[in-house]
Amino acid sequence: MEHTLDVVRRKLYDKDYKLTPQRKIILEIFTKNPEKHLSAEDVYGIVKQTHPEIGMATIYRTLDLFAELKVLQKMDFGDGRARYEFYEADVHHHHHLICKKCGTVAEFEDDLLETLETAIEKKSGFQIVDHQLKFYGYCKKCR
Amino acid sequence: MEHTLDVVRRKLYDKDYKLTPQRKIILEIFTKNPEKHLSAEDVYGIVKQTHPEIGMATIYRTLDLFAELKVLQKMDFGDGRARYEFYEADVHHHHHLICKKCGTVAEFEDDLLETLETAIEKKSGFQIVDHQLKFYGYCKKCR
DNA sequence: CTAAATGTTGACATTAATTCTCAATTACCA
DNA sequence: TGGTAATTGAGAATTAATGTCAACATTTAG
Repeated sequence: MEHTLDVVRRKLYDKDYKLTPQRKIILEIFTKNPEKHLSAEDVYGIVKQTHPEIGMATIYRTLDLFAELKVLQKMDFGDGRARYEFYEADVHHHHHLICKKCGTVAEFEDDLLETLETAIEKKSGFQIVDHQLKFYGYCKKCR
Repeated sequence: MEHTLDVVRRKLYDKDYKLTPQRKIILEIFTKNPEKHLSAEDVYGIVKQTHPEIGMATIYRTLDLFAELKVLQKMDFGDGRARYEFYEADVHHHHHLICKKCGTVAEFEDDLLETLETAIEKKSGFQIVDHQLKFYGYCKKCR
């Protein structure tokens, strides 16, 4: 397990952030929903069920923070809201298939881009630290 | 020249849309700024200089319309606003290099993804109609 | 040529996601 | 345990984008 509390706690303390109950709760939501791409609103909805006192702003701040610490990966599927999933080395080897009809997001494993990245760096002098590849189309059910 | 007025006029009339002065003006802005990735706000700013009577809503509607007609390609660089460039077959063979420091967007030609697309379609049953590949990092000047 | 039909516009209100503000509270360290 | 800086919740503010609607323009039918 890479994303235990302890790992996150260390990442936080390294930068003088604190591990608050709210942060714990939000982190837990991601461990319990590993396959989903949750938006701030999604997280808020889940949090509210057990902790109605936690505010929207805290959700946003925490997600931002986790993205900064590379605990979560912030993503944009073009539906007008940011979505988050655990940040893993893995993130760099899977791409997203976004259905234009029903909106579901599937994943596809691949590491072809690594070679493309080095080619680009050599050719253009641009130093790549991250990438995002999205395919739009129609899933099995909708085509 | 693929993007002359005549081509756009035809695309418009095919779907019972009209070529209005406002649409002409907005189109012209793109022919005069071919290298840029303009946002609605950008376009509005440029339009205002010569035609202050044109409203924001018209800009948005026109950009949407042009995107629908595949005159322009709507893009999202994650900076919170949509950006537009001419739609060309080319769009599918170039990717964007987005500098995390200065924000400039460079382009990189490539058609590696075509093969990847067919592989994905075969494997997953997902029918791909479009893709977007973005690389984040640091440009020559900022690295 | 004229009138109805239909597309388009500008001004303004509205929405939706996100960020800001600030006083009150809390987690951590000495 | 107490001090201090980080954090929180509530609500206001911001920002991109969309919706509304009456006035306007252009095409089409007669």
